[in-house]
Amino acid sequence: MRVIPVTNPRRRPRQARAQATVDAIIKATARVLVDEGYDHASTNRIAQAAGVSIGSLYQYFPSKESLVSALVDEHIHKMMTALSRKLDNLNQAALPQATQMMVEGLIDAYRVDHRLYHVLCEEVPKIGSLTKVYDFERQVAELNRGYLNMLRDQLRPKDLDRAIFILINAVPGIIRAAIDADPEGSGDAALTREITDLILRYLMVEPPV
Amino acid sequence: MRVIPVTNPRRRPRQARAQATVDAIIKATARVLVDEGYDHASTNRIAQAAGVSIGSLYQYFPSKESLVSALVDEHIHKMMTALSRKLDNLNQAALPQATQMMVEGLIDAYRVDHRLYHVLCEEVPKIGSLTKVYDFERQVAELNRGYLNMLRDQLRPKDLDRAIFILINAVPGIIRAAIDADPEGSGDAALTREITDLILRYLMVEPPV
Amino acid sequence: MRVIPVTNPRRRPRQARAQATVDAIIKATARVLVDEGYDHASTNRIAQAAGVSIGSLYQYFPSKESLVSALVDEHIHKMMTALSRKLDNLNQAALPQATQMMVEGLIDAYRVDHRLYHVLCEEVPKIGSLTKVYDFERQVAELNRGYLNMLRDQLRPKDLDRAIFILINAVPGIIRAAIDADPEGSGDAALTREITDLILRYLMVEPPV
Amino acid sequence: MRVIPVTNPRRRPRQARAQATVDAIIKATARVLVDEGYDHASTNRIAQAAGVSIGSLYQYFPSKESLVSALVDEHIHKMMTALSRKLDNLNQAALPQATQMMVEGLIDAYRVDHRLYHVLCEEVPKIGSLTKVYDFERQVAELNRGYLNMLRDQLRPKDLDRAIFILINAVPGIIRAAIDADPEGSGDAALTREITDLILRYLMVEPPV
DNA sequence: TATGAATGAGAGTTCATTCAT
DNA sequence: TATGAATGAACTCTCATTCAT
Repeated sequence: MRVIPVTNPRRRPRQARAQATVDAIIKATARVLVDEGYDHASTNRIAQAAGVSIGSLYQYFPSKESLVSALVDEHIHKMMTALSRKLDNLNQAALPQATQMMVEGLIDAYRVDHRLYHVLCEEVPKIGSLTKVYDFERQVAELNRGYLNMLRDQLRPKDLDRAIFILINAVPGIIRAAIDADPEGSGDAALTREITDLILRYLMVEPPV
Repeated sequence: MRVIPVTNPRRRPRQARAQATVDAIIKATARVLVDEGYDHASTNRIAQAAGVSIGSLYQYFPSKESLVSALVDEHIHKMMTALSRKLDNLNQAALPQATQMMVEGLIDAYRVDHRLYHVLCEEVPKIGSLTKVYDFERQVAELNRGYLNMLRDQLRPKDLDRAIFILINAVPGIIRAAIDADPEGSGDAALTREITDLILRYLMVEPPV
Repeated sequence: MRVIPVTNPRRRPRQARAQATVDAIIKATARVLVDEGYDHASTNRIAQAAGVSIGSLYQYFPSKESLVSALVDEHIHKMMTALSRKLDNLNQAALPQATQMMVEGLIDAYRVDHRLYHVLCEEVPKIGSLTKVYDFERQVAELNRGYLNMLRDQLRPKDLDRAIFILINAVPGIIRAAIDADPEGSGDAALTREITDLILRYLMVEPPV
Repeated sequence: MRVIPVTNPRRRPRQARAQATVDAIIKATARVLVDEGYDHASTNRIAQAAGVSIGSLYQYFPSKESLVSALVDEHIHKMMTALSRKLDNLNQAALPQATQMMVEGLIDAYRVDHRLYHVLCEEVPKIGSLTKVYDFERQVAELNRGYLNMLRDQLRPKDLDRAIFILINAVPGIIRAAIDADPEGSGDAALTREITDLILRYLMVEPPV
């Protein structure tokens, strides 16, 4: 599974102290975003929350956009990691099992710091480099294309790309709404079953009961 | 079909001229939002585009939020109207036909000034009263609940609320992505078929071929 | 004599109050520049000195450069006015008299708020539109070209353009240094004589004693 | 010919390596000034261009002003050197020859890295120690005073100081403008002739034809 | 009622300089 | 001695909002 680069900082920190600063800044960005919302997340506020001077922030991030962009990168990276953990032996699994693994993985992924993800999706204007909040879905689509292509003869839909398009745009909305409605995740098992059902009934001629 | 109130303006315009001013301001807001993006849509810029003084703008809208909020109301109203046009005799239709009508209606709805809707969803921070950009989906859910409740015995899913939750959060993502990818709508027939398939296979024990 | 436009403000003030604000801002700019130097002349400091909010400043001047640029325009305009006052009947005068009139006019011109002009020349970086601090000399060159062209046959130098180039670049340095050395102007008569001598001996085959 | 001291660095470099560092920094300052302009010439940028850490820069120059000041010193020193090369046997030369030597020497001097000199004159605010950009002219004035004093009886102007004042403030403006207009120097011979003419006609009762 | 001049808090960002390593 | 991470005051500029006319 491909994994995306973490940041494009203005200057690559050479000392451990510098790396700690960069980390502190990104963590503070996440914290401020979640606790106070995007409109209160001024660069000065973030620097303060990071316990760092505003100058240091701009030493590592040439603009506010680049800072949030780095945070997005990091978050997507974490989401991919969470997803991956559920995808061991994906290629060896049959469609029903593979689908369930994928759904569980996606739920795990969207649960990673979901309050941050919510702010990233709902409050941060998707402009410029920040459009890449949706890169996770793009990567997941590729992942699925690879797997489903192997099984294409078993699939009911003849147009694989269209099927993937349908599913990749259907599932995230469900999961994100479910997480918002049930932050603790007590209903995740049922949720998994339901989404798996939706997918298999769409993909297979004779879905399992 | 219930339809939400349009705005909560500071003064309820009594004269036609005042109503014209309000309209001009809201239209200008939409125009500026689409043409220049939310971050360039200052209230002064909007007033200018509306051919109205900034003072007049604030006479009718006590804050920028209330202005955008009114625009959202109006847009959702238009979406509901577009949807309704496809729902004649909904209650008399069987599930497959009703589903297709609903999907066609939804596509029409999301196609209403979709560039504006895109900005509203992607750039405007969903804070305060602006969270209601999603009211359209809520209203559609209610609409479906009413219809599906009549047919509950024919439906495969035993938990109707859950089924509605799944679908109402699955379908908009598909349609919006499809519109972004195909603004002219040449693929709408196929899109309708595919989404209808997805829904019916999920809802029915024996979906039509 | 041509006279240059005064400013290129962002928005043309329609009310007397607005014009008063613009005037106050430009005057304050001059004041701060002279009293505190260019490096202390922040836009906030200038707004404060003008008794105006920083927002008002930017309502009329889209950038700091445009503000200083407007001040430069105004100053050059005043210099041209001062010069013009000494140039009545220039075209009817013989070369010696005309030269003396011109030198006197130039001294008057460079004496107009010469402390401001000093700051404009010595402290303000001549970048972008601010290179036009030297427009005064350009305009004076044109003025002289017109007059000297009439007399070209009487002149010793055969290349008129070159002669003007020499003089227009020689005289301002002398006058500006003289004003710096003698701000009160007690030596202006002698200065006039000396510069006139320099010019006439350069221009004429047989200069007057 | 007197020549002014080069810098007043915080520590007098004892080792060759240190001197090399100082040189690298000053050269980098010149380079950045010319290539990117004074307003982009931050100390960090200069240190980077010099291949030296910002800490090292401040080890040798206690402030940005002292750094630019050192550069000015060096530049004026080079100008004086260039001038001197044309002044061999100055004291043995008659006025016309001496004048021509001087003019040629001045043109050479102002041609020394004239793009740097331009930036130094036009963009660097002449504040504090940086007013000494004009020290070159002061030194040249002294030089001329010495020579002309020997010939004072032959000179037309009775007030020698005044004559020197006139010329020393007239000539640099001409030469600098000429260099800006003709960076390659193809017209330098004519320029020399013209300025020499201007000077001799001013200084002598019967200038040579 | 309509205008638009005026406000000013606060935004993002820079850069000369310091100091721990 | 050399490094470069860190500092933070100060900068230019924006924009939602107010209010005198």
